[in-house]
Amino acid sequence: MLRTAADLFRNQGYHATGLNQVLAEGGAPKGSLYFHFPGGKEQLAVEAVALAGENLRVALQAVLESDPDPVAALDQALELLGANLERTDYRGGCPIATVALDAAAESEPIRAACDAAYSSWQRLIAAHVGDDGTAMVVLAAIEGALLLARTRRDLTPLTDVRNHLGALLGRTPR
Amino acid sequence: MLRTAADLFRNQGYHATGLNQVLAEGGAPKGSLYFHFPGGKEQLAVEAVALAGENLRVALQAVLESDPDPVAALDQALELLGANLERTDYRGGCPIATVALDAAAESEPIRAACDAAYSSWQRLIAAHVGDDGTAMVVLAAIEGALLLARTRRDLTPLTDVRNHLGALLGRTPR
DNA sequence: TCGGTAATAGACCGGTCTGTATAGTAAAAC
DNA sequence: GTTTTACTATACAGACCGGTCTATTACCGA
Repeated sequence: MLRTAADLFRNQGYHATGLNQVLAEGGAPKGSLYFHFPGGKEQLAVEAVALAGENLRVALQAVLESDPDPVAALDQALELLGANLERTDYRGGCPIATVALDAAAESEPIRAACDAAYSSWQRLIAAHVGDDGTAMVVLAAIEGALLLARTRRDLTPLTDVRNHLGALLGRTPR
Repeated sequence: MLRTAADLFRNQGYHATGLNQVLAEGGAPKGSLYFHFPGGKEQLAVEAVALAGENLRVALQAVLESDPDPVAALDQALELLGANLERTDYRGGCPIATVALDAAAESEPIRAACDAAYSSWQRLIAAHVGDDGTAMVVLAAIEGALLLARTRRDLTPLTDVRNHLGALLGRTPR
């Protein structure tokens, strides 16, 4: 159920996703939801965000450790994100951003969960590029590229960021 | 009415904003809305996005033209965006992103409106940095920084991007 | 003064939302 | 074998959703 909720939140956002839809898609009745998540929709979102954030963190870590060169590793991560976006008809972007933008303002627990996910990604990137500020910029560029690619329905924002990773990480360009 | 709708969409997103709320805050009855916007909520969102996009484009253009050095000009733009974010209790980020993420998937007209706004910004930036790809990366970094800053409720993502503008635009760093 | 139009005002509709209450079931505990 | 616990299943409640309808007011040229 958490997995289907995370998927739906990612694709449609918090308010656009009804509990009935989560239940129908997950094949569970309503009573079960409120037994396992007495906090209701808010708790469901918090845990779904945490789950999605951890999943992506693990995947990102695997990619980053697969290549000692952070530029090459991040390039590969962006390629994977792009492939996923394409595969889901440009719906599966960042699993956190959608919820962050339309629920974080009204629910402090949800905001904190999104913040925690982003921070864990940033720390991970920082560990490989060596600098917190640079890691933040890289993360911002990735998040922005996902947003733009999703809106444009094409991958050029992601490839553009890939092409500029070197400059971003302080390599002498070209 | 368009202005209040744009504000609410920006702060809360598409689905979280009820028409009743728009009407109450704008002081108009429901009949008027459907007289001026027979397309209903969707049309309202399209026009609100277009309005907000054009407003920001004009503001951005003014800033970019105020300084011949694109790095300095973009730095100033980011400072303004940050000030605005702070002033609105970290609610007033990108006026397009919120709607783009939770309505673009289900409404093609809304998606197209968001796309148009982003494209107009990108073209504007490209005219000052001289390269489409670089402009896209700058825009992505700004959008991502706004998203992260809003979620974290602090301005470091924006300042981090400001500090890396030089590297992003191909200047030899430091 | 008189139509006629532009726009407002708000009641109202079916549907859906989140959340609750209650009934039922399956398996473990004793 | 009965009781307790853990969980499922469904019906239902109240609020609110976007959208439609009719009535009414403001305005304007003739």
